Amino acid sequence: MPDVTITHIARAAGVSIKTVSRVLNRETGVGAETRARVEAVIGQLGYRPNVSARSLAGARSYLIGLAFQKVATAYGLEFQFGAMAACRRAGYHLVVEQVGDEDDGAAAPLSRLFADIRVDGVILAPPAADDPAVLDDLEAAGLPYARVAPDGAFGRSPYAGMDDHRAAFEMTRLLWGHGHRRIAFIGGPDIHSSARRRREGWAAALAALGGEARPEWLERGMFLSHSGFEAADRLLDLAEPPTAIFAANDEMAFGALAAAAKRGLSVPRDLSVAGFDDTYGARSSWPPLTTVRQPVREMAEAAVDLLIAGFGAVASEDAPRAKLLEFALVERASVGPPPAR
Amino acid sequence: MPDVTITHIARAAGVSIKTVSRVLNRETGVGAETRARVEAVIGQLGYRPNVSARSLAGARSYLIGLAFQKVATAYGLEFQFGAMAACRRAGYHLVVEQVGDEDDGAAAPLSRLFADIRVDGVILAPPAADDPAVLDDLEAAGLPYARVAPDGAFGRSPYAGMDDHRAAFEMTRLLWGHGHRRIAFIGGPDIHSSARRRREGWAAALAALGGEARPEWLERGMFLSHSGFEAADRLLDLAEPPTAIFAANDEMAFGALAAAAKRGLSVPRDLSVAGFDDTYGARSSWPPLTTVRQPVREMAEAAVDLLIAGFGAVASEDAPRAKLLEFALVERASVGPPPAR
DNA sequence: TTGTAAGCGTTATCAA
DNA sequence: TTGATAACGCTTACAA
Repeated sequence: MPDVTITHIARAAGVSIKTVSRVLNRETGVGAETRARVEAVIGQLGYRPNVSARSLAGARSYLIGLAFQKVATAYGLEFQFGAMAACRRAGYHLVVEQVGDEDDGAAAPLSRLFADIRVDGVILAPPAADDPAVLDDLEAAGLPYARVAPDGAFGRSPYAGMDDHRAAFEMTRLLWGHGHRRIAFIGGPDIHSSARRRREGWAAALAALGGEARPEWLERGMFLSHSGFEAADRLLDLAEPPTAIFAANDEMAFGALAAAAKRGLSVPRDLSVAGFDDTYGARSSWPPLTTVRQPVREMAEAAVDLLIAGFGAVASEDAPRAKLLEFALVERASVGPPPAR
Repeated sequence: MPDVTITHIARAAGVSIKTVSRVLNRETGVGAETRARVEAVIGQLGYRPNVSARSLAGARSYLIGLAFQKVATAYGLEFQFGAMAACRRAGYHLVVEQVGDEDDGAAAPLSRLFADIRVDGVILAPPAADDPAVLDDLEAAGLPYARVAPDGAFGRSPYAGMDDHRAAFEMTRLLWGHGHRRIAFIGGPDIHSSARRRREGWAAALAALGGEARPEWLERGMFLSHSGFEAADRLLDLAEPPTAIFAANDEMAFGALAAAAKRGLSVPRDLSVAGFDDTYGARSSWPPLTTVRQPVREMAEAAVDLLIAGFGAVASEDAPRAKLLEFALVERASVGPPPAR
């Protein structure tokens, strides 16, 4: 058990270490029988190649970097689980670093953060995925990267995403279909491009359906529930308040739910509320939240897959560059018809 | 910029690579002047030692493993941020793996998951921190580990924790101080030892204060909000329902809040609700949640610090073994006096 | 199809 | 207090 090396395998299989290496790396030019024999011995001895040695000798470290902003939401972990699964499948490991926290030394460029462990590539989540400075830094360092839900510059890297615009469009249409004509939107911070696209989807749907998107029905939140609470509060203070509130993420929708509860409003009887993300809490809020299921985990998996696929490709066009995952409208109890009046 | 190595530093400083290595590793026996010169060159050239080479040649990989169950809560990320910060300070990197998900290859023993990257040690969060099989495996593999909030076996490893029992005791006393005499508790899963200690703290406080802990006032949830919802529902159906509900974590408290809202009960006028953890949502639920602030991030940091400190120690008693962090009672609006009757 | 030999950038051993 | 030089376990030429 203690440290089986490539030499042991070679000896046990009666071949040279180079042949073992070839088998390990799925290189061509190994006899089928030899390959089988080597693989058997590997399995038997439970051999796992030493990543440090591989990384030192070769061009790959089998390490992928994931950088986080210092915001602890369930979304972030969900994202990470997807990335971990994809890494494991491909024999990679995931190294995480925190980025963008000035008072913690984490403000260093990503390329430096990951320099001493020589990761093979980096996965970027929003909002870092849309930060040109981050992309420039990575490219200058020659570090491949893949992005999740980027805003633009789609040609710059492989990416996985979903159609936020269409999802928000569909959710707005669902609200409209229930009979709502005063549909407010609580947007997110501008740096989150997906937040922007969701807002545009809402506006586009209203335009398409012949509804109004009055300026006072558009609020901007911070993707945290208290900002949803405050935004909903302002909305409900309006002379002509909305009958439905569509928040750009679930957390803000929870805030809206709380704002309604504070006023003694019953959801969905007096007010309908819809979210976006389908986080864990969406099942168990009261009432359970109608929302858009975002395939966070799958997007992260796809991004890692694309990144790794790109390693093999000769810096050209033969690797797939993008993958769009399907969202789903999840109808629970927080949306109903508007109050009769 | 591209790949400054120890050789470059040695040449530039006019010393041998071994001397540079000594400076790097803070070994003794280097002239003060020589050391200063080498350090200057290192700073100037922005040199960072190659982790793979270090790991291959030496006994350390400067990698620390963190294993996660597949439950995406904000708690997990908060934990990770603490671990990342401590790692960075000490020049380590954090490698994350998922553990315990059968259908994903993640059921392999931890020592195997981390075998090929040869992490120097592992950080364990509950409930893995209390799983004897996990500890046995790590010890058999000779992998040092530190735990956060372990249940027992305190001598087996360094650990960081808090006094869950006392925290629950204090919260119960706070409820009692508001005048509540029927205080229910929604516990967590038994495998979470902290959940058990919180329940015991509740029971102990009631005993100390001369109150009752009726069996029907003790519910068991799953640390997820829907189980808090259901438990509260049962509690409120009782012939003699509690006037205060204390949940073993915030998520379940949110569920209790929702259950109250469903029945048209106003919190805290008709019912008081307290949580445990002080997660993000606690600030922004309606009403904002009175809860126990658990120093999750600090505990993770302390665990990493203890783990790393242990590396130097000669497998003996000279390294600190435990650190207890302070909790705080956070009073917000979800607790008030019981309804007059 | 297979093998030999030379690194990769560190740390460890031993000598100066 | 310093410095040659040999590992560490693998991959990458280059041969056979």
